[in-house]
Amino acid sequence: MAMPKFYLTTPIYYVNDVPHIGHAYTTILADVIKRYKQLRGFQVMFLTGTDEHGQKIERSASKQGLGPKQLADSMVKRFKELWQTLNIDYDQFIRTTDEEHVRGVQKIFAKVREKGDIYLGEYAGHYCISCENFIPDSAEETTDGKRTCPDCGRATANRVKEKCYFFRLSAYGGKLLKFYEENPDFVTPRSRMNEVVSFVKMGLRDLSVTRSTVKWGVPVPGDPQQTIYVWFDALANYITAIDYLNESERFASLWPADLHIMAKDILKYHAVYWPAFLLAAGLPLPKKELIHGWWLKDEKKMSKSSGNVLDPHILLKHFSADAIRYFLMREASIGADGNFSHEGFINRVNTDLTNDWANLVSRTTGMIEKYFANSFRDTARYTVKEDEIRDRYVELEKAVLDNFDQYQFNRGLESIFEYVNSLNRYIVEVQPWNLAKEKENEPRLAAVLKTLARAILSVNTLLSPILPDTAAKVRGIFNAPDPGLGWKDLPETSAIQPGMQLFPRVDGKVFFAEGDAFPAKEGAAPPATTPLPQGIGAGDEGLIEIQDFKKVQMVVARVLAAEKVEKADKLLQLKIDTGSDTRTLVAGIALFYKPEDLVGRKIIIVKNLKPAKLRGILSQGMILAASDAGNRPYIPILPDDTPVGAILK
RNA sequence: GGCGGCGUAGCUCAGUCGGUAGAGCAGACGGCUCAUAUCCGUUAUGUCGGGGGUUCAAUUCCCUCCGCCGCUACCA
Repeated sequence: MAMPKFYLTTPIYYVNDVPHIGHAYTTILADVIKRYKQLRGFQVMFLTGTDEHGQKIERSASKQGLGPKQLADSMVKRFKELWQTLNIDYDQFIRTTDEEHVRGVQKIFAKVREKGDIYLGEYAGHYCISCENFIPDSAEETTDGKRTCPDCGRATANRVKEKCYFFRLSAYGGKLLKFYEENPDFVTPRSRMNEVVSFVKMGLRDLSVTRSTVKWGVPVPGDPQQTIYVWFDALANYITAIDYLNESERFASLWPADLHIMAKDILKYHAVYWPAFLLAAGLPLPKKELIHGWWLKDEKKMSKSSGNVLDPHILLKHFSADAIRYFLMREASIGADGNFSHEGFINRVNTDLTNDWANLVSRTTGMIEKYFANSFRDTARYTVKEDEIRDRYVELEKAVLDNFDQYQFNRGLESIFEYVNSLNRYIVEVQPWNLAKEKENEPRLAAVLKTLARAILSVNTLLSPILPDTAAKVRGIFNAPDPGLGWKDLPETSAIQPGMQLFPRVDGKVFFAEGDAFPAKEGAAPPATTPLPQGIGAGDEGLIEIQDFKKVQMVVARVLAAEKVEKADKLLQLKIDTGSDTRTLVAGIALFYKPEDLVGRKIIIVKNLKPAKLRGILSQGMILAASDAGNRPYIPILPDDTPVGAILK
């Protein structure tokens, strides 16, 4: 019988960023799943790779005096090196600059266009280079005639009016909803599935899928002025990697993918856009998408700006790949954000891996060495205790496979370590060192040690997807090459090769003394406590420093004009004079204030609030108003002689 | 504002299809010596977020409030 296939993917990583712990987590998760599926008898195809197109890459490359491909090459090298260090056994590494990928993207694009679901349209408005996104023209302008991107707050490029191709996403809402309904487990965990459904239920708008301003990318077939937009390009990797171009036997046997793995921030692209693209191209949809959370650093989101991004290389200076893999799989449950702290990391690894697991192996082999000179004969004086060890292993295996099948590695590992602890308890109960004192107890001693060896080897298999290096070492120690599941047997006479340290203890003091836990502050002493959120100290009831207050620029402004926002009951659009400029803001006060109540009045606004788009209108600032329990606003109106632009402090 | 989730021991979390709760870590005490100062045992603390309701009985069901998180919006 042929082995069933299992095609699994990570996202392709954007080469604008060096590999960090988030990339590592997704990829380790995929690798663990691969190894687990192999254990269950699947023929696995594991795909990862890099996303290399887009204006951002073009720009950061030229900043460094490189071509975009050169930049990508150097980043690819770093990703591949890290994957090797972390023992990632991927089968294929795709790059969006690969020839087969480029041609494959063009093929699916052309196919959908022929079908009529990609059409040529026109876009007029602004463009945010950073987000590579169009900014609606309704956005009010900044001082120099540009717009502020509502997503990132950066100024846009100059106004553009360009042709581009649109994907008829609006036509797929119903089909997607039907698919979700028939496949409620398409997105795991369920809460993410619900988010997707509600997003689609609110209605989908057609999606622009090309850019004429971007040159570094896949050209539209027959229209080389246009470049296929990054997401259409990137998502297609899952099919181009397996020869969608020729729709060969390989493609037929692997597609649809069994599992796409990703972090929660790119859920929408994978669970809405990607299935829609595939439906349009007449291809089957992937079977499942597994969404994981983010790793927070000391409760805070990691970001380049806060300088707390965790570099896996620093951990690798002190810890083995297996230790890192174990921690990530043990500490986070799929779906929830995990919290990374160095204290927690050291603690978990030392406790579980060094004290419990490695020490169990070490004391068992130590006794075999000491009492039997490394080789003992099974003289079979077993008791009910040994039967229990075996029976409980059988139960454990069943439970763990159940957890792992649902990708709940944290749960499975928890049960495994309960069992490991019970083996340590067993040793204390039977006291082998006392048995060793009487020659007549030797058969009994042999039975105990052999049972331990069998239990260790059996558990070792369950751990092997997470700890591949260690698992191989343990098999080597007991001369037991078989990596399969089930209660392991050993030959009647077995020899071991002791003396191997599986997990050296890492001393927290040494680790912190080297400053590696805090790469952002090279050489600085670690803070005694967890850093507090900026500006707010614990126990001082949310008091702020005067510097914090000064961050908020409040000024007196005069209302020049006011009107109701169309199709919005609660919104008024105001044109105001802030003393230094004229700007638009939108306020949710229409139920209580009429436009004519406000025109000419002096009010207080927050001037430096990040602009936001409300009902398509960019609101640059905020009116200060009191608000009662029913959220009724009360706007302070200043005396008529208050100077416009006066600062409140 | 809407939808969803969460709030349980100092920390991380499990659990109860309703009968006043648990595991690991950290702490305290004790035991063993095969083992990487490891292992094993005993052990403290919880108004199970607040309030109300249903019930003989609620931490578990219902309502409401507070706080946090996610998605989203006519919050800004």
